[in-house]
Amino acid sequence: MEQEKIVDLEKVNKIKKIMPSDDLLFDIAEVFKVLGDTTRMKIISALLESELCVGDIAEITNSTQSAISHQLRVLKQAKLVKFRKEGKAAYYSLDDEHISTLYEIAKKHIEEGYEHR
Amino acid sequence: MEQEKIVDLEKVNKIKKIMPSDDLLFDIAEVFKVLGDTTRMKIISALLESELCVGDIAEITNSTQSAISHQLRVLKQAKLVKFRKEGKAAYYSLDDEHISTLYEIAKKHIEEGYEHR
DNA sequence: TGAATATATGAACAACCATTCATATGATAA
DNA sequence: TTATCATATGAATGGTTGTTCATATATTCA
Repeated sequence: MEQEKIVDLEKVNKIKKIMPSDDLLFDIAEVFKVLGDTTRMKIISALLESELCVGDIAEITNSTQSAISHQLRVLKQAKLVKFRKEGKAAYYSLDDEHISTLYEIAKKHIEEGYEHR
Repeated sequence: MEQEKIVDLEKVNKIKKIMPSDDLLFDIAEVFKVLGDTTRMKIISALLESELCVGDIAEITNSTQSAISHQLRVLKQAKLVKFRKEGKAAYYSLDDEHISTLYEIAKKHIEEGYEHR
């Protein structure tokens, strides 16, 4: 009647010890969540080319000024972009080099995925 | 009355031409979206250590079998994990080396962010 | 075959989120 | 100061999504 169970308790406990804290994993997921939106990805893609002001980004991404402003706030809070004010304008740019690396690797993952068909 | 506008049309059009297609940007965002959930990030983090079956992952992540199964389907569709069946069990593992690289870079971004305070 | 185990899946519900609209803030030029 | 331009922000809304619960499928063992 009793069947042998598959769960490997030793393996499970070993991995539980190795695993990063829930807090760290939450923060990592948070970064990806912020990158995981088409509008924000368009913004990042544009900022890869040049520093830009809000109006320019709205033009490039075919979005409204308001939508872009809201999304820039999200990107700013996640420390993915920084900005400087100059008169009326606010110029945004990528915060560090990690962002472009993440973008490139994800792009590569997609492109290789298509090859494998 | 008319004020000089800030939008730099030449710059905007140049970037519009350089930018990847909406489809590619959507797919890139999609990868990040899938990585942008704590439960899925825990699964990835566990699979970085070893191939695991569904029950093990549920144990390690303190989630139900059902929740994990649903999330594994999402990860599978995004080609982030692959699996093999062996009797009753289904053993999951990471699909390619890009995933661990993305994970490491995001982790580094977080950790450096904390240093800067 | 029937009981136990492992995984998958569909429906439903609550929580979250991106956009829109209206409006506020702030800077510049006349 | 008044009109215009640039950006930010709060509230409301429609759509998305992760989890739960119940159940289905499939495999193994007695």
